[in-house]
Amino acid sequence: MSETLDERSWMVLSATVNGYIRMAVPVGSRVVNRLFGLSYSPATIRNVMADLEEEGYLTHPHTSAGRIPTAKGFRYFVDNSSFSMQEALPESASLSSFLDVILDESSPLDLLEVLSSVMNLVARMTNYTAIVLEPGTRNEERLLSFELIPVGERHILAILVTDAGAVYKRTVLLPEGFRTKEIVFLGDSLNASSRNAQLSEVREKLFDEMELLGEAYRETLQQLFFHNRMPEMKLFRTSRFAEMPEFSDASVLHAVMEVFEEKMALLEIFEDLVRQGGVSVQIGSENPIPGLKPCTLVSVPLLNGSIWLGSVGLVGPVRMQYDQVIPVMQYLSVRLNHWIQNTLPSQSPSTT
Amino acid sequence: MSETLDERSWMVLSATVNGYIRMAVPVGSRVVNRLFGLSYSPATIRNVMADLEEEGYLTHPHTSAGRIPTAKGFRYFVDNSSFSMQEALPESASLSSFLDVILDESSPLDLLEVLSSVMNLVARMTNYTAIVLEPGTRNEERLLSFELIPVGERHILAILVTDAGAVYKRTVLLPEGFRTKEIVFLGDSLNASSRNAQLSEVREKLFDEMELLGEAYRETLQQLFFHNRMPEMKLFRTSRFAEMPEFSDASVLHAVMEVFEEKMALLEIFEDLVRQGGVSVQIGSENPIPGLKPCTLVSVPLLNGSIWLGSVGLVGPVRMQYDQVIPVMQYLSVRLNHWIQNTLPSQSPSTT
DNA sequence: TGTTAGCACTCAGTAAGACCGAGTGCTAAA
DNA sequence: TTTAGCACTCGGTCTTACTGAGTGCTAACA
Repeated sequence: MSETLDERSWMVLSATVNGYIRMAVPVGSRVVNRLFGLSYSPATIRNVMADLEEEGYLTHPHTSAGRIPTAKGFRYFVDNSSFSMQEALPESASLSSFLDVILDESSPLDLLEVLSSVMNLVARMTNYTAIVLEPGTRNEERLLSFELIPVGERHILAILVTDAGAVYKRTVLLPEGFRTKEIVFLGDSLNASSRNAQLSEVREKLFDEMELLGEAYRETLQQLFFHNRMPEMKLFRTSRFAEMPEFSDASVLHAVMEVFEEKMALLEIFEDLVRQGGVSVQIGSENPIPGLKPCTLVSVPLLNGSIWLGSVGLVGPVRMQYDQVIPVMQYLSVRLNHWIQNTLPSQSPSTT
Repeated sequence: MSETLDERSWMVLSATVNGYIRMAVPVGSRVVNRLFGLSYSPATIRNVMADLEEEGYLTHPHTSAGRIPTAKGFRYFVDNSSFSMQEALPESASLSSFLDVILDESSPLDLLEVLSSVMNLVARMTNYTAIVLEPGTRNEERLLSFELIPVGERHILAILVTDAGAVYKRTVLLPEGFRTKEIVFLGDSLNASSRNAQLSEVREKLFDEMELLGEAYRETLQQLFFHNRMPEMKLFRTSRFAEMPEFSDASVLHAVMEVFEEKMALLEIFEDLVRQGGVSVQIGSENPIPGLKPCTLVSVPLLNGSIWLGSVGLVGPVRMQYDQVIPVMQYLSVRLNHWIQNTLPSQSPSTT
């Protein structure tokens, strides 16, 4: 999709990127020559760098400064490096054994909790901000259980469990003159008749049956059954974020924090990235949120067949430790998706 | 408990505090004289300020700077001001009507969600960081419902509801050779026999009955029933926090963010403040967490009788808009506690 | 022809000095 | 007891000079 760099240019580019990632300051020709042991003199490297700049892989903050990789430079670097788990984080062994334990003893029905504890660990290992996302209600979910529990004289607690592991919980105040028992009876019959049906089916059925009931019953049953789960997004931030030089400017940090507060925009990004599958890397302004321009987002969707169950992601500066982050996320993608598919009953074969 | 200031000193102190809250820079004698229309000349005010400094209410960053209130100064100011809701936030009307709606249509069983949406609003209104806290499992909670739901062939989903509104959810993988039906039967009988009993009672009972069962059953039942809910703390942060001049120093901001990440310390503070009841204000180093020294924490416990159901709090700089925050928190304390006590069945009369 | 040494040039960052002005403490007068 | 006046202090800012990392270009070299 893009031109290929010759060997020497690639060496210089990757040394520049690595140097910039490590030191967070523009990288000069001498540093590339000495620290990375390239067998070319600084002058040669300068020539190569000038070419790379012309082709858009590097920039120049000002005349007498070293080079900084552009988004295009980072992109080329990420696409053409081969990262391996071995060389990744030293803590990767502990991540692996952590997954061994938690994936063995948990069910994907507790997906949100499992992902939360995993990504909490990942956030602490990498010092970037980890994200766990669980999408809202989807009509493909199947009803596992619908229980109505009377609370005191006037309240009913509705608990609805679906095979996506979602537990919906809502308390409803009964109108005057209602008996909790009657409502509970209706709930029990729904539970018995609709178990394992898709939510959309249950709703249709409920609509049909409700024709027969009075107005007030209808409304109460609706309140009890039709509550959508909002998408849930959890952030695991570390205070190291503020330490990074790209965020030393308060207004930049501010913009990023604003993005984390307004979760909607992030949600949309994750939704878009589901299609791609596997590990997606959005570098700098490759993502559509302006405030997230100085950041890179690495994300992994979790799927059961074609059903999107959730996503995990990691947000760091563009100058991110790709050699650590990408193997870790690849590893997570494999382990988590494997776990989901082997533990959850597959939902796709509706032909059975 | 402390000496009382004479009228003039009080005027000067409160003008200084107000000025510092508003402008975030040391306040000089002329500002106090002009902006607050005190009928004393700057020279007089300087004398008063020197006295106040000697008594520990004000400080001096350096010779040629104005005065800054000390924690003692803020404390005196807070204790001796009378704040009223009328003069508080202009948005207070919207808070009030928001509470009207949400408290009417929700039950305290959904406490965490209700508090979350309320404090989310408060955080946005005040631009400080709001905290919602729900403590972990307590033995006084009573069992409302215990359901075991088979999921696929090998998993059981346990759902345990208590009258504190807590929904415990856990999935357990059955050992080889178990039939889900048998376990479900045990769960049903427990549900029928223990409804409305305190968790501690149920546990004892379960221990007794389990004597009769085999080892493997015992372990599985334990996993299903004995899961404690961890305390849950939610933060509603706003990006304005980073804009405040006291946090322009990155290391200070960093320390505060670290406190927000390590929620344990905050939890302990809230636990301690339950006893006091009503609105607690901890100014600066009055709270025991070092990183929170530049902050003030305002908190309100929520009680049903003597049972602690949760707390809400607000963290801002010591230079906080007390005249807005305190009335709002007082109002929240009254409305929320009133709602809880009128809607939840009281738990105290165990004499019945 | 590709590579390298040398050199003049550029420019951010820092340090030193001068200056400004807000604010104080003290003294003496009202 | 209050206030006006005045000398003094000292952080912040602006100016200037300097330093040094790094560049681009040219010419020599292999």
